[in-house]
Amino acid sequence: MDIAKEHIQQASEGLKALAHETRLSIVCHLTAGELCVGELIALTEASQSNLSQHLAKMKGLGVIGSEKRGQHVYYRLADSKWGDVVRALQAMYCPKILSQGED
Amino acid sequence: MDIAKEHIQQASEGLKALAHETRLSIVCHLTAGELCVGELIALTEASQSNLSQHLAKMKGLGVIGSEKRGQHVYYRLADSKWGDVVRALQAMYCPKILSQGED
DNA sequence: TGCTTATATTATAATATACTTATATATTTT
DNA sequence: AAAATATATAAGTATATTATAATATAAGCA
Repeated sequence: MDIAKEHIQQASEGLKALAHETRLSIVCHLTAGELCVGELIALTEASQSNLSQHLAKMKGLGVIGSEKRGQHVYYRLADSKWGDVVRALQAMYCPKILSQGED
Repeated sequence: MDIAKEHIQQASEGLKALAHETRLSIVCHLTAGELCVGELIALTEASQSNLSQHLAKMKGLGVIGSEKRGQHVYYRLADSKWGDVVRALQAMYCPKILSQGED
């Protein structure tokens, strides 16, 4: 697998965005579509401040983007390709019950 | 994307293994097949000690495995599915020159 | 056996990350 | 305008990660 040094650097930065339980959880939820901060707080059970910091970090690393609408700020994946990364992880870490017709 | 809390935890641990320039580089190289430590040192330009520690960390996180043959220790991906993760990253971070017949 | 090569381990210092608490800002409602 | 809600930012502390240097182990060879 041949990835240039520069790309390795960028990709490893991006991975740091996902390499945290709370942040990976956020990204997983966002693969289904955008969510506002309040919803993410409820889903992840993190404190408001802590969650906000995680969101800021991921936004800074270019993994997610946000849009303010009225009182709420909605976050979404910056690139749907992150969904592919999540799916590849699922394939490894989420064992499927292999019975008839599953999947 | 629905991943159970337990799986999120495992996957985020696994991601930590890749979320470092040197380690991601190692994993990328290993997608092509096994390599011994000396080869990886040359490829990554890390110090012997530093590389050994990164390898130990990834082995501990279950991302790679090793086998000693004679004087050398050969490392390989513990699961080829990591190749899929790397490919998903490539799709995001490695821009392809979009000319005729590429890829 | 002693020397060399390959790799691992340990200790430590430097740096980065995460969480908490407190405070600030913006929007909506009354 | 004041109060309430949603979100962000800052500061401080605790913890984790990384790199370096030094040392250890193990295999092969003279």
